[in-house]
Amino acid sequence: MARRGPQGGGAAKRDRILRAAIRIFSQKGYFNSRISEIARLAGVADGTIYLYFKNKDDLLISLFEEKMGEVVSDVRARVAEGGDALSRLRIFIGNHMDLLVREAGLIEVIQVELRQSNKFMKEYVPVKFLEYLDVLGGILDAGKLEGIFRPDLNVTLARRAIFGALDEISLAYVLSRKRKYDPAEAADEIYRIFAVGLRGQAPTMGGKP
Amino acid sequence: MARRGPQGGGAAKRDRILRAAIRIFSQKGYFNSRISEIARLAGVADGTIYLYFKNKDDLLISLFEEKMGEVVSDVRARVAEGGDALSRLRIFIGNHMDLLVREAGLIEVIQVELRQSNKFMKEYVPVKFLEYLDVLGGILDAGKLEGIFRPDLNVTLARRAIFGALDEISLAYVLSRKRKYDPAEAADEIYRIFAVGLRGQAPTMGGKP
Amino acid sequence: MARRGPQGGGAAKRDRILRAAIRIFSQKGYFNSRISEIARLAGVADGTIYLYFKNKDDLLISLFEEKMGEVVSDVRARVAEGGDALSRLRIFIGNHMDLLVREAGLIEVIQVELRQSNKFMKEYVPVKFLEYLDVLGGILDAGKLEGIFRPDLNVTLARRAIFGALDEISLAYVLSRKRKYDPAEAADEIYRIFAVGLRGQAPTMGGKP
Amino acid sequence: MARRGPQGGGAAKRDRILRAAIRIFSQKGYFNSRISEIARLAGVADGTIYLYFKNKDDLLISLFEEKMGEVVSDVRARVAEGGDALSRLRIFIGNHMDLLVREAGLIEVIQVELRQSNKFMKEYVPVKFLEYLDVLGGILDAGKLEGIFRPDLNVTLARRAIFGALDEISLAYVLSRKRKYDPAEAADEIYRIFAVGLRGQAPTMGGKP
DNA sequence: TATGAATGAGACTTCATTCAT
DNA sequence: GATGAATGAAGTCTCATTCAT
Repeated sequence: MARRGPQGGGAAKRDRILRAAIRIFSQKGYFNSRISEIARLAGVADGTIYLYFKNKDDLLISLFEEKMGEVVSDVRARVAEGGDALSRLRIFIGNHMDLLVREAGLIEVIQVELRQSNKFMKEYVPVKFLEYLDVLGGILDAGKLEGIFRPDLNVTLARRAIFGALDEISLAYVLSRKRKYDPAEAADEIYRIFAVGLRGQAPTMGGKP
Repeated sequence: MARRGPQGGGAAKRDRILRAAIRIFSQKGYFNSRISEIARLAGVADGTIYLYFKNKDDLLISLFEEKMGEVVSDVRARVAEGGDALSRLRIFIGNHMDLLVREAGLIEVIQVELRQSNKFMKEYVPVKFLEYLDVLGGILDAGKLEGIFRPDLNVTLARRAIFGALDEISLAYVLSRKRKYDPAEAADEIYRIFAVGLRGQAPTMGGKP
Repeated sequence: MARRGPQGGGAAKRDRILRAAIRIFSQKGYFNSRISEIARLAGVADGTIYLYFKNKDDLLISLFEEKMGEVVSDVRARVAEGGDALSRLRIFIGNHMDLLVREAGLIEVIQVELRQSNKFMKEYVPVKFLEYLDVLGGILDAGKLEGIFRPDLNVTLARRAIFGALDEISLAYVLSRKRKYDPAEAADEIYRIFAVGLRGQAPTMGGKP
Repeated sequence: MARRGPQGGGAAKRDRILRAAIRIFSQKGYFNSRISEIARLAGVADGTIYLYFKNKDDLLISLFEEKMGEVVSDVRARVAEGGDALSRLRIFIGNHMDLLVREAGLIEVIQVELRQSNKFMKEYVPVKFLEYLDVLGGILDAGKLEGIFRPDLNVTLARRAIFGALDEISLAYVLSRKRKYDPAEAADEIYRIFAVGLRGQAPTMGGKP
C-alpha cells in the first residue's frame, strides 16, 4: 500500500500499470505473465514498472491490497445501507456476484492467484481479504443477536462456507465461456440456501446414516 | 542386480514419481517446483521422469486425473452405502473433510493448482473433477425426487456452492498452521447448514431490502 | 576556456560531485558505485552530474587527474624543500604515507581503480600519475649525480619499485581494519631499506645459487 | 576450492572454463567480461558454467585460489632448493618475474582484480595470496637468524615492500605494449636493491632534513 | 530402461543516460 | 542551469528438456 516511486503525475502512470497487470495476470496467470507485456499494455518502458513497484511480486501484492481495499470499502458502505442481518446478507451476496461484472479482471486474479500467494509467498498476509471476510462475519454475528440465525452457529466456519460458495460459483462463471447462468439469479439462489440454512435445525436422515 | 519386469518395476517407479510430485507441488506450488527436486525425492534421474510423463504439465495433469479418479471411485462407493439423499449428503461432506487428513498433499495440490490449470492450460478439461461434482449433483437430484430438497433447487448452482464451501474450509484448514477446528466438526456444521438450506423457503427480510 | 560545466557557482557544485565520487568510489569501487548515489551524496540531481562530466568514466578520470594533480604539485613543493637526494627521498616517502591520513578516500580510489582504468579504459593515459613517478625519478637521477646512489642504478625500474612498495603498504594499511602499524613508522622502515639498497653492491650468496 | 559440478570427465571442462575466464578477465577486467564470452571461448553453453561455479564471483574466486594455490606450491618447491636466505630471495624474485612470462594471463587477473575483490567482496579472504606472502616472510625471518639481514628489520613491512615492488614492476610490464625491459634483468635489479637494503644501516642525509 | 551432464532460450531486473519541464 | 522521471539495452542466471552413453 506504500506509495513508492514518483509522486503526483506519476499516480496516473502507476494506475495504468496496475490496470495492465490485472488484465495480463487475469488472462495468463502470474507465472505466465511477462513484465514486458504488462509494460507494453500500460504504454511504459519495462524499467518504469520498477519505479513504482519493487518487483513482480510486489506488483501482484499491491494489486491485491489496493484493489481489494477498494472492494472492501465499497461493500462496507453498501452493507451499511441494509436493515437486519438477512437484508445485509442479501446485499453482500448480491454485491459479490455483481463484482464479477463490474470488476471482472480483478476478481479473476484474486480467485486464482490469492491461493498461490497465500500459500507460497512467505511473509504475505492477505490483510484486505481477511477484512472482506470480517464484513461477512459481522453480518452473521449480528444475525445471531437478532435471533435470525441459530445461536450455536459457528460464525468462523459459516463465513468461510458462504465465501467459498460465492467464490466457487464466481470461478465457474469466469471459467465457462458459455456463461450458463446469470450472476443476479445465482445470487438469489445462494441467498435462499444460506438464509434458510443458517437459521434452522438439521432434519433427521433416513436410511443407513 | 536382477531387473524387475518392465511393467512391475516401471509402474512402481511411475507411482514414486507421482507421489514425489504431490509432495513437492503441495509444498511449493507448481511453478516453484523443480523437476530435479521431484526426481531427487522419487529417487530417479531427471530424465527418467520424461520416460513416464510427456512434460511437467503432463505430470500435473496425470496427477489430477489419476489421483482424483481414485478419490471419485472411493466417494462413489461410500455414498452408495448411504440411504436417502440427506444421509448421502452427510457422507459426501464427511468424506471430503476426511480427505484433508487421508490425502493431505493431494488435496492441497488440487485446491491450489486446479484453478491455475483450469484457466491457463490450454485444452485441459478436468474430467475427474467434474465427475466428483456429478456425484454431488446426483445426490441433490435424488433429494429433489425424494421431496427432501425443494423442487425448484438449481442443482448446478447448489452443487458448486456446496463444493465451494467445502473447498474453502479445507483451504483455510490447510493454510492455517494452528488447525483451529476439527475437520469432523466442520463437516457437521456444513452439513447442518446445507441440509436445512437446500430444503426450505427463504424467510422475509426486515429493514430496507 | 577549457573549463567544462557551469562557471562560478557551478565550480562549487562540481567539486561537491567530485568529493562525493571519491567517497563512493572508495567505499564500493567504480563498478559497484551508482551515479544516483553520488548525486544524492553531492546533493544534486542525477542529471546534474552530466552537466559537469561527460559520463561516469569521465568522472573517474577527472577525479584522477585533478586530485592527483594537486597531490603532484604538493609533493613537488615539499620535495623542493629537501637538501640532497636522500633527504628528498625521505620527504617523498614520508609524504606518501602521510597521504593515507590526509587524503584517505582519494588514495583508496587511485590504488584500486587506477589499475582497472589503466588497463581497460581505452585511450586513457594517466598523465598525472606518470608525473608523480617522475618526481621520484628526478630524485633518483639527482642521487646518482650526487654519488649517493650507485651509478648503474636503473632509475626506471627503481622508481617503480619504490612506488610499488609504498603503494602495497598503503593498500595493506587501507584494507586492514586493525591498522597494525603507524604510517610514519612504516615510512621510516621503507626509507631505510631503499636508502641503503639504492646505494650499494649486492653481497654474495651462499649455498646453491 | 570445493569441487562443484560433475566429476571425472567434467574436470577437463571445468579447467577449460577456468582458462577461458583467465583469458577474458585478463583482457577486459572482471566487470567488463561477459559470462557468454567466457562460455564461447571455453566451448560450452552459458548454463554449463553454472554447473561448475556458483556464479560469476565464484568463478573469479576459484580462479584466484586454485591457480594461486599452484603458484604457491611451485614457488615453495623452488625456494626450498635455495641455500641461504639471499639465494632464496633471489629465487623468489626471479620466479615472480618469470611468472609474467609463464602465466601471463593469471598474473594480470590477480594484479588487477585482487585489489577490487580484497576490498569489495564481502567475506572473501585471499588465503592463497597470504600464503604467497608467507613464503617471502619465511625467507626474511631466516635471513635475520642467519645474520644476513639486520636484526631490527620489520618483516611484515618488508615482505609487503618487496611484493609491492615486484607487483608494480610486473604491472608496468603487463601494461606497456612495448615491453621496455626484460623480466630477468628486472629481477636482477630488484634483487640488488633489496639484498643490500635489507642488510645495512641508513646513511645520514645532507641538507635540510 | 535409466542416467545426468549439457543445453540455450528467455525472464527479471538494473542503471547510465536523456530530455521535457 | 537544474531536475528526476523515464527509458531500454543488456547481463546474469534458471531450469525444462534432450540425448549420448
